[in-house]
Amino acid sequence: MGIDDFRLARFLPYRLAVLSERISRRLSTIYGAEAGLSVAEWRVMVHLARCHEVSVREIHECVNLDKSRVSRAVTRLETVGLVQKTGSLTDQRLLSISLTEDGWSLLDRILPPAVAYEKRLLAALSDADCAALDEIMEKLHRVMDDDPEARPRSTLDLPGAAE
Amino acid sequence: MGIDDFRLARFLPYRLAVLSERISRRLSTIYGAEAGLSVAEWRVMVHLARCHEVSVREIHECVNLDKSRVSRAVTRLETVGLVQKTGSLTDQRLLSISLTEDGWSLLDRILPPAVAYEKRLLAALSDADCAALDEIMEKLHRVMDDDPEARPRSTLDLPGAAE
DNA sequence: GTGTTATCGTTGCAGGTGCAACAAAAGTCA
DNA sequence: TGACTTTTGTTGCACCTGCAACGATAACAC
Repeated sequence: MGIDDFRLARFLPYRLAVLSERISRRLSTIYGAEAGLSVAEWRVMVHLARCHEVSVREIHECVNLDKSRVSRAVTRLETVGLVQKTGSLTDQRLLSISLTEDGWSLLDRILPPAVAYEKRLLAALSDADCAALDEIMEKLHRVMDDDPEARPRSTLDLPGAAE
Repeated sequence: MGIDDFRLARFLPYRLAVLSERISRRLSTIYGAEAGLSVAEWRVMVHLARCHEVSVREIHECVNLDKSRVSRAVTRLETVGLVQKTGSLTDQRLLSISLTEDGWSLLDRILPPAVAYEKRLLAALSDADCAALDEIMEKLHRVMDDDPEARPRSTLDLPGAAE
């Protein structure tokens, strides 16, 4: 293939990036409109909804965010009053981060429309499509799992992760 | 569904973002190692390989980059000598951007391994998988095409685009 | 022609981001 | 105990990014 026969629009990494970014951007108009949440802040909040008391490191490992990104997101969420930081009693290094009342109430408002939008996306797919997509994404991940130069996958993104 | 039953790891937008970012990041070690190209610069370069003389706006429309991002990428590529800017003769507003000799020769080196990595990804998928993925991505895009709040799709990312 | 509008590329700005360096705390091992 | 290593969260820095505003040019309406 000649150099100038390469077509970006057919290049899988590009196509995934474009689709993903388009969806993320649309979604952020939902959870961003209400409270100006960034992607990082959104991920931290929904993770806290599930794992009520966690440290920065745990969030970092679970939601695919750099630890400094988590740290700054938590700091900002705290100043806005959506999250509270408490020092752990047993280990002075750890923080115990959790949602405040305001945090829960905000999630009450923004999570349903976000889930509804995902439903809207999924409604365009058949059951077979969904199964195929799961399988395909897992196959692509496994290529990178076997690639020492690729960044490892987060714990919770592995297919069998229960929690 | 209760608020705290929500699982980020199963949320389609999140999963797409994680996969896409993982792949992009790995890929950027290929074209970034040789010349320190950013994603934007990479997209500009490969677009120029195909459409030899184009304006900032054309690039912006074709490769899903904000025009200011294109402008800055082109500026940097020019200072590094990979790209040349010429004012159009017919329309003084337009720029005519093209690869230099160095630009072509860099692409000669980085495009093959990038394509090889895509092949490596695709090798994990069956023909049926590939067809399914095409169809699924197109279906998801169409949901957003029908959504006035979503950002419109780039011309060249439409399925039938010839060039 | 003239005044208005649209297009093109750049830039200022505020904010996000990754990476490495860092201090504090905990763990380890002799 | 005391020296060393590891872990945890924060921060400094350089860079990237999106958005809006801008000046310059072209197109348009009349």
